[in-house]
Amino acid sequence: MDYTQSQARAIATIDRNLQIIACAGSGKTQVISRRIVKILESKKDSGIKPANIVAFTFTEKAAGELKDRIQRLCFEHLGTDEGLAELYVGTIHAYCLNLLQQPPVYHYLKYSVLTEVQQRLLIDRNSKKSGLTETPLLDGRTLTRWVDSRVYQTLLSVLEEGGVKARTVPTAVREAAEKYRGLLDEKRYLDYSGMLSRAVAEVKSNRKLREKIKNSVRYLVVDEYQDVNPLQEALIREIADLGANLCVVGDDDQTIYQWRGSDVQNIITFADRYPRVKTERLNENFRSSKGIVFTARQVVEQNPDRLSKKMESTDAQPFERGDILALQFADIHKEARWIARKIEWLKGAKYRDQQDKPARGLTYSDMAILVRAWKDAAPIVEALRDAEVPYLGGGMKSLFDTAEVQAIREVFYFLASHTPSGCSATSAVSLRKSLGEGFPGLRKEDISAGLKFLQGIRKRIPLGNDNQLFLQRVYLDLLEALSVREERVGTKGRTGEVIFFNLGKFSQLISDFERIHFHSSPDSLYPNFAGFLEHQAADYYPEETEETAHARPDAVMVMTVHQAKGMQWPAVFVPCLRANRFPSRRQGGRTIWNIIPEKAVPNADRYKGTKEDERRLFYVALTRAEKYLFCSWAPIPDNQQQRRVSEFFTDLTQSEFVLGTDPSRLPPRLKPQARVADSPLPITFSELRYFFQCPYDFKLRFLYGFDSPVNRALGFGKSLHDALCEIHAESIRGNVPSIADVPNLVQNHLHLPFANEEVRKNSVRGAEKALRQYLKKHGEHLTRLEHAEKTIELKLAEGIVVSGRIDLIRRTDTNEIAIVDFKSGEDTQPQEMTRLQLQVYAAGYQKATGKDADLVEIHNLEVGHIHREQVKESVIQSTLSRVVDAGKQIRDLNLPKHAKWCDACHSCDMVGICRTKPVSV
DNA sequence: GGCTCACTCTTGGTG
DNA sequence: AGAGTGAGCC
Repeated sequence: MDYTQSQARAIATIDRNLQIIACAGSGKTQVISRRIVKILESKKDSGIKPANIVAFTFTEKAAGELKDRIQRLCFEHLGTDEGLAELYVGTIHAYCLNLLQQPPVYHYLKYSVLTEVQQRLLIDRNSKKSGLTETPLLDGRTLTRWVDSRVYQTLLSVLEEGGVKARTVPTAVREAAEKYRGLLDEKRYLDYSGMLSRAVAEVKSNRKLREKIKNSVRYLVVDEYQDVNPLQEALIREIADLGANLCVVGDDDQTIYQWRGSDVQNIITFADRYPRVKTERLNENFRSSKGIVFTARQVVEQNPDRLSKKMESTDAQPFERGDILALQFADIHKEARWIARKIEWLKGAKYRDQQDKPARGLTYSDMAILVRAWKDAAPIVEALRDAEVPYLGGGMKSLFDTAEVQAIREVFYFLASHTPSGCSATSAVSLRKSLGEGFPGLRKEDISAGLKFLQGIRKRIPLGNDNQLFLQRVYLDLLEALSVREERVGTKGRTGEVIFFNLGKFSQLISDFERIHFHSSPDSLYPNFAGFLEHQAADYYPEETEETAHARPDAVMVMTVHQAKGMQWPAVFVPCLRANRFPSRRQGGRTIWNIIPEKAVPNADRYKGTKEDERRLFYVALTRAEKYLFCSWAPIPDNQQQRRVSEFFTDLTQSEFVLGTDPSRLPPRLKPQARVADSPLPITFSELRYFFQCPYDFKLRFLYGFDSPVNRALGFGKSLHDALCEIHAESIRGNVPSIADVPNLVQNHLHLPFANEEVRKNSVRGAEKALRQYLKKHGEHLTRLEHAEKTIELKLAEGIVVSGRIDLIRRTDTNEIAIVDFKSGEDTQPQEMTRLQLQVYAAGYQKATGKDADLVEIHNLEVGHIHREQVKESVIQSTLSRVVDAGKQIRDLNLPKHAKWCDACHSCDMVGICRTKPVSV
């Protein structure tokens, strides 16, 4: 591969701090990947290993791509990728969580991550303890439960991540936020801000952790640096101050997440804030035609306060007149229909991905429609559907608009005897009707069986606690009673697959609610849940953006400009360029500025969204296009705000490359053929485990989102595991724990969020016994440990990447290497599965260290039993080919049910929505 | 040119 | 909720 001079200089700069200003399409991923491999190459003799390099990306997806690129280059230049699993490539959040949940920090092992939905549920459930209703507005009123919880969430994250000076915030607001943080600690939760802020606090104050980072992190690379917020910058600063060489990569013109706290000042002032900074500008665009480059540049150059630079074209695509259009239509439907027609026109158009490569015909997946707001997608999606153009995304259907979810919602109204305002009470009769509409295909008898089941449950609710009354239990049992099966329900327009997808989403919703409200008794839990369903849920779970996580069908992408960050297509549509839409108008309502003064937040403007911010966003949209760029607009006459043209549209017409009417000359045709994009498929071992037990169970859980009912003892196995992690890690550091330490270990690690007093007591006893027994039997082994919690990553054929973590690697008395996995009574996993897992780990160990393992061991902690066997190369090979086959099946969504009732069905939580129990069992 | 009043209402990653 | 916008009026 040839590099430009500035690319080559950036790659070669490894002994100074480096700032790379990378224009759109300038090949920055290639450059930072190559630079990382260069570091490994040239610093090998001074002992630099992959584990000494850390790279932060903005998303997990970007991390996957970067990792893949680094690995390819590693093979190319070093001939091996040994140890590469220890080169951290990932988000700042995941890195922080790792810091908090790995030795020498043990405190956060028992914490779990709170999503935004769960955070909001927690705040509302504990409206006083979370500080919500004690937060004063600047005008003297206070925030209200339910109504203001979202603003409160925003406030909390701005206070934590926005670089806010504490003394400029009203005292009562500060105290409220502290109460919230106290609540999180009490419940052992980390929210997304907490992950970062706790990690920064630990790095600042924990001597052992500082030592660890100082010794391990020698090079830090930060991608998308323009979107880093003040708290993230604080972490970067700490790591750099501990001696890491720093390389930041970004483009100030592509800052689009300022409303979430990104501070573009970080990149603008980087060279002034860090010592010995070399700045390299990557100006050449290797993605787009000169028409696109020139047009986009002309747009963004209207912004003041940019870093000086000039994006230049390399004529990556030929420009032909008519490639770039700016069109006006009479109404939105004409606009949408034109787009659908143009897509068919583009299909099969002759195209070269690179000018020295053979041509192919464009297909649907080469095109994207980028909108400013989801609302705009609806009429376009409608036109695509009418024209039978396959599309992905833009799924505008709200979960609660579907008949199946409405029926389930009524079920819970019925159970709680809840009458939603403006409706009549839910009766058995009306329920029968809704269930019939929600689940077409069910017989009358099925629905009667379901109703009978529900009436039984309704009678038990006032009687109090009962494991059969857990919401998720009742939900799954109801579906079983109704004999709901994917292949039994649905009509032509609404397939069983779609219905199950929505039911799976609802299962997740139940999980979210139930985990936060777990300790309510049924007679308050059910009414609360009904109230939540009536008032909040639709708002908390807005619309379904179909995530077909594993599949890659040939379809046009419909998405927002924000989501399109980092992607590119041969053809891009940017419709709906109306005034007040793009640039978008600021929203009113109660905001954080009613709670804290603007001067409390540095660069407070960034949260508000300015015209410059919108222009950057527009620039991002334009630069996604390689060759074809079709911008358009149409007035919406009955919307006073949106009947005029966007000024951005007018700006476009200034470019000489833009035509105002569609010449519609037909380009030469070729057979449509998808671009060979071999994106890696990452799978974790725990996902794989579900797949091997039953592919359909995997589908229900990971494709549809069904969740198991909670178990009171949940967390016991994890707690034991955490305690062992400390025992092993400390042993490696030379502090082998003794039996006298057991009560403390249990005290520190045992966390059972759903236990009652009885379960808790038994668990303490069980955990102490297991640990004592372990230390007694294996205490002398603890001086011969190699690694605890070693991450492995196996790149297999077909781009399948399996990752997992080895509990323990130890050296035996006979000086063999043993890979150890610990099980507790909670694990119902068959031994066969564990052996499979260990063979994968043995292969991973070999990959990571270049050394072979001799033995694999399974320790059952509660029983004290050990299963040991020798590692055999032939067995590993056949295991790995089974894993590759599994990966292929997952990629093709080939996830069938077992042919008949079998061992896996016995222990399966989902069997009730899969098949009927045979009478003989 | 300035004032009033009716109308409208975004973006989403992170384990 | 309440801020920003734009039509209509003087």
